[in-house]
Amino acid sequence: MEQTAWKVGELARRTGLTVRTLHHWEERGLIVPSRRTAAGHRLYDDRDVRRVYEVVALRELGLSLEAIAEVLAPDRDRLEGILSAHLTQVEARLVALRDLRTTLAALVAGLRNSTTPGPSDLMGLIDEVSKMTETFNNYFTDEQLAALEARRQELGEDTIRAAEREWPELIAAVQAEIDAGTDPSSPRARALAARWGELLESFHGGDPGLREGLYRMRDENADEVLSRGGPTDEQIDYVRRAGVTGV
Amino acid sequence: MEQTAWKVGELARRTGLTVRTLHHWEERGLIVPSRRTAAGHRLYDDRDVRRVYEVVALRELGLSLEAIAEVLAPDRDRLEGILSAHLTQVEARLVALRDLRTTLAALVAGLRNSTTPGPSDLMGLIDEVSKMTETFNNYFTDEQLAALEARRQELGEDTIRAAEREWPELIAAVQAEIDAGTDPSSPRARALAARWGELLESFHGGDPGLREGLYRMRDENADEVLSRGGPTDEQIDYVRRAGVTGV
DNA sequence: CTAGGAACTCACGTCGCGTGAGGTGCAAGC
DNA sequence: GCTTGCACCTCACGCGACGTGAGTTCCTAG
Repeated sequence: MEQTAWKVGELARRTGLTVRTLHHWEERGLIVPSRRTAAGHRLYDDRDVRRVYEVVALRELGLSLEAIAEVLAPDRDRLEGILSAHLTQVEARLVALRDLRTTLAALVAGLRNSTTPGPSDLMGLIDEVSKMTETFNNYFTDEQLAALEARRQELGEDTIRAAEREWPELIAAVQAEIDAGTDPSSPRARALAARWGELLESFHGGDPGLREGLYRMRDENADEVLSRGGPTDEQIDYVRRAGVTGV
Repeated sequence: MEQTAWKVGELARRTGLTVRTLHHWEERGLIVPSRRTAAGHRLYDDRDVRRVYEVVALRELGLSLEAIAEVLAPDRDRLEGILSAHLTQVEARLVALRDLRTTLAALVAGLRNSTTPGPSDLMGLIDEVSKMTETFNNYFTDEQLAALEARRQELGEDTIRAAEREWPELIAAVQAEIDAGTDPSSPRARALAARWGELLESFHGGDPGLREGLYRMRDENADEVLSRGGPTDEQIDYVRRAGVTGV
């Protein structure tokens, strides 16, 4: 009449855990089997099994074993407090990780198509990129950054990288027309200006706030932008005269 | 003529690290001071100091000491590879953490204004919430979820929580009017419908995609929604007849 | 010559287990 | 009864990046 007793191996298989994990949880006082055989083999009854599943669920929420022990203690009222404390901590980590991702992505991109050949002074590069992303963040609200995030996800990494690779070419082409004295209203100049506008559009997606922030950033950090291979005032002016829409 | 030699304590103060950390980095082969005094005290010269700053910078990127050692090795070409590998890993963690945050937030919200009084079966609650957020994710594209994210950040947590608390009241009020036989075109009914529309609007922000996804989700999971305190078909119909804009 | 601050070298603790090592329990086949 | 083989048992070390003593020696100022 009682099938309700499992040994560790069975329990481990049924729960997808390892025997060692169950031992460890017992050491920490989380799951202590209610009985043992004469030989000392652990016997788990169905209450124990339920508890195991609870621990699994809580562990998937990222709680520490200590916190889980606290939650599973007889006074379950602590659940909400612990969870919301954990949530705040997770959110902090999330923010930090997001910033880190941005910095790393900029660094990798900077290394990949770096104008400077070899980063012999890697500290300088890192500093530079960090400062740049910091500056960048200053020109957009959190909301706009989230929108940018969404756009990036939508476009896909490859598209973005392709655009980043295209900019230097486009800038060089514009400079070539300037040097050649081509009239800004010529078809060639207009084509370049059109492409220029498209690339910008692929960044801000038509959002006026983003577009304006981008312009402000360029205007107020012209030197920085220039040293990173950005366009000169002359180039921008040329494109503006060649283009139709505001650039 | 040479001030260019620091002992650990000085270096630690100047870099904001601890002495123990510098010792540890030495054990791992990262920063081995180029000289020692006769008594065995470490002496760091300026090349060592530069290296320390490099390690600091790389550590801030979240690299392991092992990876840093690899990056700092004579062949610096590995930098890009290591960083981009790290980036992929960071991105994976970011995705996981985002999901976790969503689940946790839903759980905490569910506990805070839970219709069910005490979660005696916390596993059931967790399962339920996990399943719900999973379902939720099925009705929106990644892009839409990012947009939702942006909106939430914009509104602020308090506003959202207030809205969540308001829904049950509003639904109850609507039901009261139905029970009382109030005409849907009456001012009272219209006022409720207007508020209803506002709360919905605060969710989807006017985005047609979000609005449509929300409706689809409700239609296809009516039972689920109902059991979580959502509105009945009758209530929705009443509000639709009372309101002017599509609800 | 002494005080005390700074330096030194072990070495254990953290967190959640993985991974042996070395020994016992138990059912089946000989 | 004896072996085989598997499941179980209890230590105990290892990971990563240090924190935190503990016990000892060096150095400088009074």
